[in-house]
Parts: sequence; C-alpha cells; structure tokens
Amino acid sequence: MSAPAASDRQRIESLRADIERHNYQYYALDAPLISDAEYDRLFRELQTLEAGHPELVSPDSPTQRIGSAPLAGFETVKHRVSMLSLNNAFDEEEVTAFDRRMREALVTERIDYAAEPKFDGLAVSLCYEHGVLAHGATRGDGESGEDVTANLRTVRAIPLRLAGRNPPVLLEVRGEVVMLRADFEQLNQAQRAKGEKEFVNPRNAAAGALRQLDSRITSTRKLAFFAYGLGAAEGAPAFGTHSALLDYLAECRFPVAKERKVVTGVDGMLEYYRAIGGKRAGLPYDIDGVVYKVNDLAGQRELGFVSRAPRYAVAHKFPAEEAMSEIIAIDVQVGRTGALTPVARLKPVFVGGVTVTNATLHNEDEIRRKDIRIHDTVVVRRAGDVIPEVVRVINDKRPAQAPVFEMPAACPVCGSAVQRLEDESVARCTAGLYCPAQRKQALLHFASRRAMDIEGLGDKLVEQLVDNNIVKTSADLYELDVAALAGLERMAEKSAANVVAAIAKSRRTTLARFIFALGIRNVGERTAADLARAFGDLEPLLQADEQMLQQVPDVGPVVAQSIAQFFAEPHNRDVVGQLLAAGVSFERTPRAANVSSRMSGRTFVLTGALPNLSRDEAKERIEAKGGRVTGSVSKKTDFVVVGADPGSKYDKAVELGITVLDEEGLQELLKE
DNA sequence: GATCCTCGAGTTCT
DNA sequence: CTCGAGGATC
Repeated sequence: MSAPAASDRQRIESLRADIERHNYQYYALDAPLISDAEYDRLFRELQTLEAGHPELVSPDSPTQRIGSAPLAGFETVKHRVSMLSLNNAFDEEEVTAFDRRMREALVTERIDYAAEPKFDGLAVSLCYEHGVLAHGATRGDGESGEDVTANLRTVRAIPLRLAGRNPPVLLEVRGEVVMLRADFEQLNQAQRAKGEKEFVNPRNAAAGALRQLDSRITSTRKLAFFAYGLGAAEGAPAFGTHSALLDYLAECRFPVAKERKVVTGVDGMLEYYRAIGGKRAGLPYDIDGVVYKVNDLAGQRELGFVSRAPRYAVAHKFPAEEAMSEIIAIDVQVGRTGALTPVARLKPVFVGGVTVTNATLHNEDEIRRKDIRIHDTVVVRRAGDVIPEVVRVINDKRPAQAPVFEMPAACPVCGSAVQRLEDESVARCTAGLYCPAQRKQALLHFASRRAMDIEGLGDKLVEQLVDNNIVKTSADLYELDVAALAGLERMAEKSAANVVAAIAKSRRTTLARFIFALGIRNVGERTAADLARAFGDLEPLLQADEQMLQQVPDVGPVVAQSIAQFFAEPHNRDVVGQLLAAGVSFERTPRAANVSSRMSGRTFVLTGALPNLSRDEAKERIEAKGGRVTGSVSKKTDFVVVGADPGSKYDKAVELGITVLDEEGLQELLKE
C-alpha cells in the first residue's frame, strides 16, 4: 500500500482530537457542542479513513472503543497501591466525632474538607502509562482485582489518552463506573422489548456490563465514569490539596463530580450533606451518601490508615431505604460451629435495590429485644446497604395469634441436644461433627478459597456427598475419584474430573492455610497464620500445651484452650494423620526459615522520628521479615526502636529491660 | 475495670 | 457488613 497522504494522516488526527473533545464535552461536562448526528458523522468519517489506512489505527483512537472478541476469562491483577474502603458515618454525631479526631490529630481548630457525592457504582483503577490508558481493573478485594481493560476502553467518558503535552510516566486514576439513571431506564425498556430479564438497579446493570467477557456487549451499554482519586503516580505534578488533585483530573479530561466542594468544619460538612440530600432525587446518577476527605494532602499523610481504611476520610451515608414486609416463618440454621441462627423468612420485598426474602435475626436475645413474632409485619432494610435486617415490628399490625419464637431444644438437623452457655448469646448443637449440618459446613470451610481452595466443591456437591455418606471427613475428599462422583446430580464426567483435579491440586498448600482449614474454633485466617509462623511446622503445634500456645501473639487463654482441645480429640488427630497420609503437604512457612533472623514473631514498638525511615516504611519492613509492630511497650515487646525525641515508651523499655535499637540497629536486624 | 482494636463467625444476593 | 468476643493496653 502506498504511504498515506499527509493530509489523511492530519485529518485522522484532527478527527480523533475532535471526537475525544466532544466525548469530554458530553460525558464530563454534560455540555455537548454538537448534535448527536454531527458526532456520528465525524465518527463515521474517521472509521472510513482508518479503514483505508489500517497502519494508522492506534489503540487510543476513539474507533477502538467498540470492543473486541470475547475473552476466556479475566486475569487477576494486583493494584500497585491498594484500593481502600472507607469508614462510614451514619449520623451527625459520628461526623462530629470524625471532625474531632481530625482536629486532635492535626492539632488545629478548623479543618477544610473536600466533600463529594458517594457514587453507587463500581470502583475501578485506570492505569495510564505515558499518558495512554494501558490497564483498567476492578477494585476486587482492594489488593487485586480483575483486568477489565477491554470493557473500560468502551466507556466513552474514560479518556484513552490524557490531555496535555507532558503526561506523567505513570498515573493510576481511581474512580467509579456507574450507569446513569436515564440510560438504565432505556436499557430496561430494551430488555423488556426483547423479552429479556430486566436489571434490578443501575448498579447491577453497570456491574453486569463491566463483567462481560465480550466487550462488544459492554460497548452497547452506556456506562459513565467519575474520577475521585489517585493510586500510584510517577512524574505527576505534586498537589497540596485533594481539591487541586481533582482539578488536575478534570484538566486531564476526566469527568469529576460537579457537586464537589471544599467545606469547613462540621457545620460545612453537615450543610453539604443536607444540600446533596435535597438534590439526590434529581441527580442523574444514584448515590448512597457523601464523602469527606481532609483536603490538605500533607494532613492526609500524617493521619495515615487504620487497617483497611484511610483515617482522613469518612463516608456519610444516607439512611438506608426501608420497606415493610411480613414474617412468614422463623427457621433455624446450623453453622459450622453448631451455632443455631434464627432466620426470618419474609414475604419478598424490594428494598435497597434488591428483593429480600431472608433476614438473619442473629440470636434469641435479639428477637426478644425487638419482640419479633411470627406473622408480624416488620420494617426491613439492608444494613450498610448489603445485609438485610429486621429493624422493628409494626405493633399495630400484629395479628391476634402471633406465636413467639422459641429456640428449639433439639438441633433441627440432627436432633441432638442444644446448649446455650451462660454468658454467651448463641445456642449450639452439641453433636459436633456427628451433626450433618456441621459436617457439611466444616467441609465447605475446608474447601473454601482462603483455606484449601478447592474449586468446584460448593454447597450443592457437599450436600450430596454428605447425605449419601460418600464423604465423612475432609480426609475422605482425597479418596474421591470420578467413579465415586458419577451419578450425583449435576456431576457429568467433565465436572467430576474437574473437581477431582481441584482436590488433587489442593494437596500442595501452606501450613497457615492448612491450620485454618481444620476449622478449629476461634482460629481464623489470621490466627492460623500466626500459629504457622510461631511453630513453623505441624508437629510442634500438635505437641504444644496451652502455656506454649499462649506465647503466640494474640493467643490468650480462650484461643489456646480451643486449640489444645481440638488436638486432644483423637478423632481430630486421626483426620490430620489421614490428610498427611493422603499427601497433603506444605512448604515450611517461609517466615519460619527466618526464625534465626531474630525477627519473625517478634514484637516491635516504634517511638520517636527515625532519621531515614518513615514510620510506615519501618513498619512495612519489619512485617516483611515476620515481625509485628504494636503501639505500646509491654512485657511482650521484644524490641523498641528509638528515634529522635522518644516519648515515654523509651523510659518504659528501659524500665522493663527491653532491647532498645536505633535505626541503624534495626537496619542491621533487617539485613540478617 | 474501662476501652480500643482486631479477629472470628455468620449472613444475603447476584 | 455487623456483631460479639478475645486480647492488649491504659
């Protein structure tokens, strides 16, 4: 083919720039400069020109937003900077408390907050390399999400290329993908016309569109996007405030909430909340509250994080939508530990965007407290907009014969005695693993993703395996073959082979997962990891008495007793033996190899400013070597790392005779 | 003994 | 997500 005429190339470039500018006008500013027909004309002209010059087609051309062939599945990608969740405030008091914490921590009288609406959509991270959209991923668990780049490229509100001449080397833009209400209505109308299932709310419609393996389908769903923050960045300008950062994102042509505002103090926040609340019904998108962030970024850095949420921000949620329904019955479920949980079966009711039919009533006390009876009319909402909850009873509507709920004296599944310990609120079935319900739950727990991670071993299959007496203990799983699964419902040869393969694959695991999978009472993921780290291998853990167990951080008398009791039970020892015999094996926990490095399992306390390392960096490095960092000095502390101007922690360390290190000493330890 | 923080366990719906 | 409970600290 002949070299493209210079004029064609120029025209293509100018068309691309025009189209992206109109996208921006339309999606970010909501102020189109041209009609849809004119837009379509530009678009078709570009398509025609590109068709004539395939060598000029580049991934950042607007014509490339139409989607591409379906994927087999989504890849998992790790976020460079984790995507955190926000702490919630549900009333003015909690907002006031938030402001007080901020003022105390930053030692100032009044604080400016960047306030913005909280979109009810899906958080995503967009990664721009040298100004070009390279990857996009869902939030996932915050650490890693699904690579939905192909789908995000079809969202016209998302720039394929950053505006401006000198784009940063790397810019991770965080924001929310939503479906505008009008587009949602249209989509459902179309679904109705086609006789297909309607979407229940804009959020689900957006989620469905984003999870399409075929991005051509995504491109037909109208999705919007609003940016609200940054993840990793290299070569980006430095900002002093969150609002300046948002201005920058707007300059890069990202849609940013028009309702954003900088407010001062509690009064400012509450006034903003009320104003947005008043506008809520008229907004083009669904929101579930507003977000306040300390505007000053230096302040944000100083405040840091608590567990998985930033300390400097809070989501002020609107009150959850409530609806009335009727309790048809109260059933009792049996959990893994034998806990009997009453569950209200409700007349289906649409609330908070979904149809609710069940709601947990937690325990007997809760039912008494709220005086909930069978056949009562009740107010239902979704707590935190997720878990259905019975708020209260409408007393006027109580029928004459409304039976009071009684916790059964016998397990509804196995008929064994039910016991409720004096100072506990839960009633439990006493049969342990003799109770089929507990056995099923134990197997499901064993197979769960964070334990042995056996894919395909779900509740339907476990149900059949236990009911047909094919599997009694977790060790029996490793005896299964395709023949044993044949004949079960929904178990054709293919799926049976998959399950057998998944079970085989699970043999190789880690000590921490294995301990967690055993399902010892009071031993969750975290404690299992602590135990694995402290004992390094299974054998010493089996031998440990309660005293030794209590030496492990966060293990007190109760947890120690649970563990000792579990391993004292001959049946449990047998199962563990059978699992090992079946070939379950684990690498020695990597951290265990570091025991000699003197850091693993040791507790550190930091005090004073270190010359080179920030607090967070020091913490990160100590944890990377298996150490733990806690807030205050006690006799369980192993090392106190002292910087400039140490506080009382230093005195306490001297008093208790704890090893004191300076930064250099810490670096020495880290090097070992 | 009070209080803060974190972990464990149970639960819903798509 | 929420509650309850265990552990650690003041």
